[in-house]
Amino acid sequence: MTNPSRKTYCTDSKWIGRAQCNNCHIRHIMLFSELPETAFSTLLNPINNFTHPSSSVLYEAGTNKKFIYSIRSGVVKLLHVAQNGKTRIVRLLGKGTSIGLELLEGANSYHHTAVTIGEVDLCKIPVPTMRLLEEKYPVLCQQIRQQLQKQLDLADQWAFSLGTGSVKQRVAQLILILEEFFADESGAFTLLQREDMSAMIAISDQTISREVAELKRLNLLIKRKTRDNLYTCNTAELQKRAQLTK
Amino acid sequence: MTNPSRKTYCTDSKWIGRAQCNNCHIRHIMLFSELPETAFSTLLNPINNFTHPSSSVLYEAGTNKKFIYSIRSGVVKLLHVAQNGKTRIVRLLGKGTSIGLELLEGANSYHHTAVTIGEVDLCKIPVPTMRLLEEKYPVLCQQIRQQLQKQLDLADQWAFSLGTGSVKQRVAQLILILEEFFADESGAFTLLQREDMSAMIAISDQTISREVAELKRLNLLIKRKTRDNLYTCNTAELQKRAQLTK
DNA sequence: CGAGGGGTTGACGCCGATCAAAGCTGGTGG
DNA sequence: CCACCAGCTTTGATCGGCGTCAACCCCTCG
Repeated sequence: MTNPSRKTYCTDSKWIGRAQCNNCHIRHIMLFSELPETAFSTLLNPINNFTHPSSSVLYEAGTNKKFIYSIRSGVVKLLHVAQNGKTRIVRLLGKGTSIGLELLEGANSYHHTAVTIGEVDLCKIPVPTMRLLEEKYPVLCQQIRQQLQKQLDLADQWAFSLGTGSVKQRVAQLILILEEFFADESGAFTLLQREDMSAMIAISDQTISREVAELKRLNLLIKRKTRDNLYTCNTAELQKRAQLTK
Repeated sequence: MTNPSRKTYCTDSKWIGRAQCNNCHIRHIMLFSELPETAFSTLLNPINNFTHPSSSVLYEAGTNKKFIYSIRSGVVKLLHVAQNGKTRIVRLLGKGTSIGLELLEGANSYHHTAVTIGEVDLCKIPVPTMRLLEEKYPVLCQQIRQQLQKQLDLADQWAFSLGTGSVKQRVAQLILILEEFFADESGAFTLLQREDMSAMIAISDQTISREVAELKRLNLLIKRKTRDNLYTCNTAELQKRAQLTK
């Protein structure tokens, strides 16, 4: 039985302001990319823009708030929480993805718990606003569809790559995924907490620790000279390691 | 290395006829449920209706056919096939679900391999036809969205319930899922081949065999008197078994 | 009757979970 | 400025679950 209240989640978000969707400089990758600039002038319910510090809970599974979130920067983890307290990270989502979309499909509560990893900048869109926009601009439906298709693809990929094979293979896959999500321009990224990593591939955190140590020893994970916890990895070798038959 | 050509898939489908969507007696649960009856009178590319025997390959991952399929009855398994030949069953899909939707989202090939389990009755819809209908009837987009959301929910549920915990738990979950998908009016269903079951939860087929034997011994899986391979299960007890902390 | 494919069962060995203890780091208060 | 503490990480030792190999059974089909 894992202790459910081990972490204290910090939830104080900072209000940046009312979102200016028509001037949003990253709109081309966002949910509203196909909407005309005039679409946002007459909204009754405002779309607001927030930054959240690390480990903020955006929403919890089963609760009944009425907001969709669109991620402008940072990474959010989606958690499945079972009755017995065990939790698993279902997927990671980054810039340009929308979460909470299940509310649009008749679900009356969120399907997962969403928690930030690192600072996250996002827009909070009331469901009624979505419905209004949808009605006026049918093209929005296509955007939502794309979001869902992408998440479905991601879910399938994870289920396979993190759910199959030995610990060696799965941890290799995990590192590759982290690189993809978190690498900066120079290709460096920080590892997640062991607990988060083990929640992604369903193995114990001690085993993760051992395997990560092994990867360092093999020089497949290389610590940066500078003292922050930045790593680079040998992508090609990790891919091989992830796909050994044995 | 599993032998890739161990099974000979039978692919001879039987053409039932040109689909009569406006008269389809199960249209209310199908992709086209919200379209007017007149929608289908002017289609250039026909929608055809087929039945496929068990183990027919509808399409293979990476190939480039241009059809969406809508399942009228029966069950289809979606396979992920890795480079090293290992395959896993990503999900099962039944009556009323549409597959191959990724083609609508700019994908130029299927993401999975689709194979029938038992006889399957389905409609084969050309992608251009979908595009035409979509253009005329924006409500169709909502239907597609619902399909995707449902499949996403399913994917998440499977990833969790079949990817977490001991063999005891996972096999229990598996049986519950099989019951859900295959049970007839009386609640009886046939087990899949051991190989398919192991492809769903990534354990060896011998272990599956042992665990199934154990469940029979415990009377959680009960063989029907009649000689076909029909089983019923003790749903409540299986659910308990699936969620033990240990 | 023999061959072949699936299913079952047994024996064995290793991988990874678990328990336990000790190192590390950052934050807090004296 | 240092002592202390809490949470995270690492590492060791042990044990059991599950993969693997192998033999055998059963059923179907030629």
